[in-house]
Amino acid sequence: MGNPKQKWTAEEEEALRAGVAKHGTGKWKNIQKDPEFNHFLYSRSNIDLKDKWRNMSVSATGQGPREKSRSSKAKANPDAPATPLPNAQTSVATTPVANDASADVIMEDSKCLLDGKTASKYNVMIYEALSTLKDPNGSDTTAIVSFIEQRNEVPQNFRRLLSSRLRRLVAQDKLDKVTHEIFTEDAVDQLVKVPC
Amino acid sequence: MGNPKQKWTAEEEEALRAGVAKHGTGKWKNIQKDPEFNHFLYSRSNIDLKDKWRNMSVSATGQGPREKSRSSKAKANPDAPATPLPNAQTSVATTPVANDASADVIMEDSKCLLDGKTASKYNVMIYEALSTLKDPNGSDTTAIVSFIEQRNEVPQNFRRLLSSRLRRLVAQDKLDKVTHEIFTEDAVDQLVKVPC
DNA sequence: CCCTAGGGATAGGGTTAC
DNA sequence: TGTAACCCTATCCCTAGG
Repeated sequence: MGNPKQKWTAEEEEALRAGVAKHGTGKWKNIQKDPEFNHFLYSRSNIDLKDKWRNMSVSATGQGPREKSRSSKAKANPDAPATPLPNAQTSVATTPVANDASADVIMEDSKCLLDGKTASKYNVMIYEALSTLKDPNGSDTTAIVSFIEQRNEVPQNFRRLLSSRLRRLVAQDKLDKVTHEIFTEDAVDQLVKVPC
Repeated sequence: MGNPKQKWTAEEEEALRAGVAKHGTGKWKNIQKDPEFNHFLYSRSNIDLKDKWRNMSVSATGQGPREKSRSSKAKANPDAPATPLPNAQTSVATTPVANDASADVIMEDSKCLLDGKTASKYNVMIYEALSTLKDPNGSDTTAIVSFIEQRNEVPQNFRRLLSSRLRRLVAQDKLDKVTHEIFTEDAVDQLVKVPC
């Protein structure tokens, strides 16, 4: 316990959900080793996965709205993990209140249109799209949008958001931009590290 | 609430200090159960002990001007407990262990438990351990701790610190994590470069 | 030896009482 | 307002059993 206590990131949680959806609960080591998820979970042990899943299940099934009278500190968004059991995996609209702008968009600075959690989810979707499409010449924005829209609930202006996100990832060398509007995986394993 | 709020007595505080000196910080349950101190602490839970120690530490460090004693002198505190902060005048039955350099393992921020210099020292120790042990299947945390403790003065609870450090190095691809708690050298030459 | 399930302990953020 | 005391729970640890 001399550990700084490594908090789980949204990407890790998402990977865990996807891993459970694929392998089932109790297959912690398999999930951890699966190359599809190891990119996100390499710093977690199988036991960590088990513990986290237990925790997620508890908070998901447990109490409803946790009203706190203290309101000076507007927390980000206390939405539940939304997937106690093999439910949806990478879904944007996990909570019915997700489109409430005040909850989703935290601070509106010039660099960040999305909050970290949402941005991470989009990163995961992009990663899944590129690694599934495996287009040898790279995938263009339209193809990526189509792929993601077929598998996830996304907001109306998703193409704009995605486009922005892609640009940012390219700028951070997390993606390769083959040419205008064409992208390929590069250091996709680092995708999830992008904060915003 | 439903609680009268039990103020801590001087005896209890003293017992807590002695308990920490004997068992080390983080061993709250052990301290609480220890017959040597349970006489004073029977009405406190391990969590109470932890919370009280935190309060004592806060008020102890909060005094005086901001001091950052970055004097890491890898030598000092012989064997057992290296009591961090809470200073008192009367020590029950403890060796006059200095409350010095080992204190720089105090939390800096949420991400880093050690300052860069100390972290680097630990990296070197880890490197020495792995390259000496040369375990073909990797060395586990316990083996690494044992090796290092035989050759270096380390703070109490070193296992926790080491565990954290190993995890960080793995996350940074500076070490290979063969499996849970088993590590091998990888890019060990870069080990010492890891800042924190 | 590795794995998983479960109990239990700790760390740290929050909250309440004073 | 500040802070000691207490609560909540995510994370981590330990052990038994397969």
